[in-house]
Amino acid sequence: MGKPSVREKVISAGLEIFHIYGFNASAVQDITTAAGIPKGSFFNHFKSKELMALAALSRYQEQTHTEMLLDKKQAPLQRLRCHFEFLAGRHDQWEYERSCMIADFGTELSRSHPRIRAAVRDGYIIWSGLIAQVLREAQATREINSKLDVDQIARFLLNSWQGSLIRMKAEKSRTPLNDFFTLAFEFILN
Amino acid sequence: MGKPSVREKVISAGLEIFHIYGFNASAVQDITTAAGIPKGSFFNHFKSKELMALAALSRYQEQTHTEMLLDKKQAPLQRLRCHFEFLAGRHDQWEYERSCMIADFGTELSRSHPRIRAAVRDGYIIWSGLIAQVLREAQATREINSKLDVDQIARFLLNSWQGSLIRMKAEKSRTPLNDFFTLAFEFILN
Amino acid sequence: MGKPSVREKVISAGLEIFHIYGFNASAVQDITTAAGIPKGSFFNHFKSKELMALAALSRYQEQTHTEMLLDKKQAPLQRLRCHFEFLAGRHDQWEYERSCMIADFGTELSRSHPRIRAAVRDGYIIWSGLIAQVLREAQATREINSKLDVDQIARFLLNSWQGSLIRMKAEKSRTPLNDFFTLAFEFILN
Amino acid sequence: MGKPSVREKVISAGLEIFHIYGFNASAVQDITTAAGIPKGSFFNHFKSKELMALAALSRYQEQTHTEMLLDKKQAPLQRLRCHFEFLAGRHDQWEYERSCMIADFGTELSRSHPRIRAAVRDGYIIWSGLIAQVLREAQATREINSKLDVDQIARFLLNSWQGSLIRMKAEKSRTPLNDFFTLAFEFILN
DNA sequence: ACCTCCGGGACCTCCCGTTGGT
DNA sequence: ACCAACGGGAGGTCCCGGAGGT
Repeated sequence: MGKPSVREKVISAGLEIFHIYGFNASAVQDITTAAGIPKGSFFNHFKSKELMALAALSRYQEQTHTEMLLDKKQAPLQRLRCHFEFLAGRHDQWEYERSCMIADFGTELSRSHPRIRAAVRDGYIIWSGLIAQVLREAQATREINSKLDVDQIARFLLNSWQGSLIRMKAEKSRTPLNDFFTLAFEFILN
Repeated sequence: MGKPSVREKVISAGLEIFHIYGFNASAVQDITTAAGIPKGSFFNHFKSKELMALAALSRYQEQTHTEMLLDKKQAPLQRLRCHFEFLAGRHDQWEYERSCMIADFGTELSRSHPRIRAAVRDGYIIWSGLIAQVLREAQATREINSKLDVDQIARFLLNSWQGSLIRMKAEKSRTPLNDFFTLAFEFILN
Repeated sequence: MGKPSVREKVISAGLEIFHIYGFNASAVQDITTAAGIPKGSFFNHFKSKELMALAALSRYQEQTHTEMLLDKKQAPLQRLRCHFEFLAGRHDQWEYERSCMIADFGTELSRSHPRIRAAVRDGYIIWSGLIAQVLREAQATREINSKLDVDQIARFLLNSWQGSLIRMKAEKSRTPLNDFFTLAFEFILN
Repeated sequence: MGKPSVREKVISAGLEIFHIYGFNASAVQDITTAAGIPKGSFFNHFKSKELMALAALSRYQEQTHTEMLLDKKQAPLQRLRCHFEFLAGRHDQWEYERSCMIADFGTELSRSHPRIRAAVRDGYIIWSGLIAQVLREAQATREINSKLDVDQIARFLLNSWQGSLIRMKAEKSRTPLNDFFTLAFEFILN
């Protein structure tokens, strides 16, 4: 409780390492070294590297703070913008060297690790579901046109965001994020 | 010319293997086995796995047939649609198990392999440049509004496409592609 | 303590193998086979072949028993003679098939392995320093002329010894050793 | 004749490469690259790397210019001094980064390559034979004591020289050479 | 005579996961 | 629960030498 448990240290170091270098390029040893624990301890807490990656992915999703999408204190579209700006802020800090870990894992591991693929898919569904919900509320408040297919738009927005992050990482430049903010919001507002 | 050179076999097997499993998850031996050549021959033709990946990426880009974007025989927007439909057709064949190799490499290797990062970046620039060019022609023919910032839109379209492919791969479903066709083209037509 | 640790087995097998075949001609596998351990274990104990060679060199130096040079129970020059005769005895056992590992490593690795070069240099300095010390004591006891530059002579003696060992190895004959004993001691006694 | 034959280029490049890096650390490719010829040509001229090393060693010995030891125009001991000073001059140019290739090959290859061992042994015999001859002449001219065993002294001198070169290389310093000149000549002059 | 391409074996290094002792 | 030591199976790379066409 008080002391950061070994398990905790592994997850947070692993999250970082995986996010930066990817799953296959990261050795268990790299993670335990970063966590400051002996390598042997790793497998006391996680049956395998894959299961540990799942835990890290889960932690990553918590840190996405999607709950702010449902915060009724702000107008729906404002929430949406805040959400993406919150995320963009993290990428600023990371100096555009990391894309979204969900997409990273999806790209790298969909074929080989079914459980990770499932987690990625669920992540997509939940996340775009929340965005769709926000858009529905925006229809209710007439911020956007009520004829739109909000589920489809939510998926499209999220996909565009993810794609923008990958280009951002390759170019080490904020431009793709700016493109997203300019065009994605213009798009949903017609 | 006549005989499929070893080099050729390596590139085409490597392209396939890398595209399916990713760079780090593919062993040189997997590639040489698929190519039906002894492992030792690999390094007669490529100084390293990385350089071979660069060649495969290059080959992949050729197979994207972006030249069709400049084919004056069709109206600009029609060309754009054809282009993405051509690509979508390949993903149909691949049963939605592969995303775009440019984005794959960007995601997995941007941090660790500067030369690949550069190739990915160049790929993005060239590709979105071509799309921008098509859009410019579409402005000239009044297919789309002449006030739009075509460079920005081109980047955004491409990013959305890439993002859609990743989700497609994770879900093993065509839905993200359909979303893209519905919304992206609606978007540029206002 | 009780069980001969794997590390210990590696060092002693490696010392032997390196001494006989040289660094570059010895494969890690040769060493692990000789040590009777699986190859994978090698790198649990040594980060690299080079670092393991450094450990072996260190062990080799211990086995040179230079401490006998300082054993006050014998007259200085007697100590010197005993020291070289002790060494010569080992070469007899080795059937003149091995020269001095310090010189071997110096010859083969000075250019390519700075850390080994440094260890070799330090080995030379320490060893000839001890010899110089003995000579100084021999000056005090008037066994040898007090005007001599003992540091220089010590270096020269050691170099001659090393050179003799190399020729001995090439000829697989004790002659160079005998030459050394006859002439080197005659030399310091004038 | 006119054009430096391929064989010639290989020998001179190989001599250099072997001398610097040693036999096992030098790849055939390194040599052909340095020689500016395609690798395939190597084996047209030499059956194996070992045989080529033998040729290089032979060339090295020619460049030692031992014939100057027999040049009657100078007094015997003067010839000896000139000879070693000629050699020392080359080591100055090489910045003390190379020892004697004969000793190098003896150290590294005596155990594994019988033909090279034989060549090394012959080299030693011939060379010390020449030195003995000079010393004999020095006895005739009464430059040195006629009771000395010139064969033994010649071997000892050569061994000391070789040992000095190895230390010189490890220390990258001329000191061992200076030690040799001071003490070896003092020694033979009593 | 030349030289491109080829081949297969080995080399150093790494890595995931286990085991056994504390 | 912890963790040092271990294990064996690749992983990427290199390298000597040969085959076959020019």
